[in-house]
Amino acid sequence: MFTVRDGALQVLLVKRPSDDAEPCPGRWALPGGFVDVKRDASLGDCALRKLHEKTGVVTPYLEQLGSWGGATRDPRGWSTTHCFYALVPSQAMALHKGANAADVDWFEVDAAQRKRLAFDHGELLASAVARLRSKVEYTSLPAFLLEEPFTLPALQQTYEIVLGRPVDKSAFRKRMLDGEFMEEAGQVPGILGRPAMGYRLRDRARPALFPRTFNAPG
Amino acid sequence: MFTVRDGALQVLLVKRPSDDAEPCPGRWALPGGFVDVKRDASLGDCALRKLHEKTGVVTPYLEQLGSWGGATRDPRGWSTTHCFYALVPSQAMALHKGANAADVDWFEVDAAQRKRLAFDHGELLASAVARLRSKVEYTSLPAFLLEEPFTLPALQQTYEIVLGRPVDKSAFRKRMLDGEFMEEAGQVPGILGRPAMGYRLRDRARPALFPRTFNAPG
DNA sequence: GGAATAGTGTCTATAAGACAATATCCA
DNA sequence: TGGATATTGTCTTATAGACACTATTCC
Repeated sequence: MFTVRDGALQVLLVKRPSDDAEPCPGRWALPGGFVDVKRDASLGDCALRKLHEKTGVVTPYLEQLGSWGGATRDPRGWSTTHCFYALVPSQAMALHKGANAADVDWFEVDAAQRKRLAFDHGELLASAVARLRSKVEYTSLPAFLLEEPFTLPALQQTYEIVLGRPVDKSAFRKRMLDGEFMEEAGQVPGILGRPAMGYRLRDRARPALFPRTFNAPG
Repeated sequence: MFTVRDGALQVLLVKRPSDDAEPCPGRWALPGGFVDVKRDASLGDCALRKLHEKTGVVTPYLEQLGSWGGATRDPRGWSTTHCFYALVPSQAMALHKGANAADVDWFEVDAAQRKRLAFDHGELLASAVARLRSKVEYTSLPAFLLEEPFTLPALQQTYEIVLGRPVDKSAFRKRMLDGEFMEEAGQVPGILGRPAMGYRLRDRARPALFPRTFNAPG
């Protein structure tokens, strides 16, 4: 689960129980768990349920990343995992923090990648970050990291944070507005300066695809 | 497993045993099977092993498509499947056909999608075709459908078959050569007319990514 | 009016598409 | 030489990037 907070891309980690009977005690891990064949109609449902249990957030943007299987990834034996990633606005999370705040926390992705995570979660996280950064180049994914209505300057800033480089304002606006995946949602007064137009996504389920990547001049 | 034969994109299907004790008897299905925790170090290894058992082909291009899970996809109960797709040159297959030819065959993807496949394989196939067609717009994937060395006209024809539309020759060549993902491999005499330069992929493991899709003028 | 931010316009470089022209093989 | 195909070149056009300019708010 990713968000953008304090000008950085952050990922949610949970601490494994320190019980020595459990694998990887005390390590930070990606939130997850086992399928409940009684309650989960699909793998995506299971992921949504797990996220809801850990964070209280419902129906964020969710995308399947891939699956990993092997004999060595869990000390208990051959196992498979189905990895999803979710994008949430940071405001949504602020409401729900509290219950078990001690063992759930946000980390900047660079810092998280330097930790030794439980199981093969370091590899899963690296893969998720790579997928996200790659898709940001040609999709509207960062819009899922913002509360609606959002402004174009806020969206641009989100792109710049995830991409790690500045983006030209004029070209950015043309690209976003030409895509026609947002609709106007009234003016949003800023804290300073001219108020900006607010926008909302037409389709909250899947991102728009652009015909080119950013910064491919011509 | 996809290939291009007779001017069409084709998919390999296997016939389920007609034994009524088995699920979906007599139906056509995507090749697959169960993980062997003794022999398969990973999910990809398992997929390669299964393909080799069914077709004799080794190490084609393989990419994970996604995973599906649920209570209803297999009559035997809650199950998950890990779906991969492979691209192979049709010549490679011709060598290996024979053993159990009756229950393994190629079908044009459009015809295959009109069949009622076993389990949820219709959905898996549709998803794989969509992924492939989408990635062909901005990657060098079709090169994995050709035997090396291949010529640019042959590659262009492969693109056109998968995309289902013609592509401009000049723009196509510029795009392929600028990508620098191929290297020259000597002249290949054609059956008629001027011989063409042969090329081979620099990296047989992953496709090159283009900064734009086809036919996005400008 | 001035500071700050939002939004627009103009120019240019680049690359894709269209299509004509040339090159090289074989019979 | 002629037919067939491969390869290159030229022209046009669309658009992204650079960057300057205008607009709107609050003090």
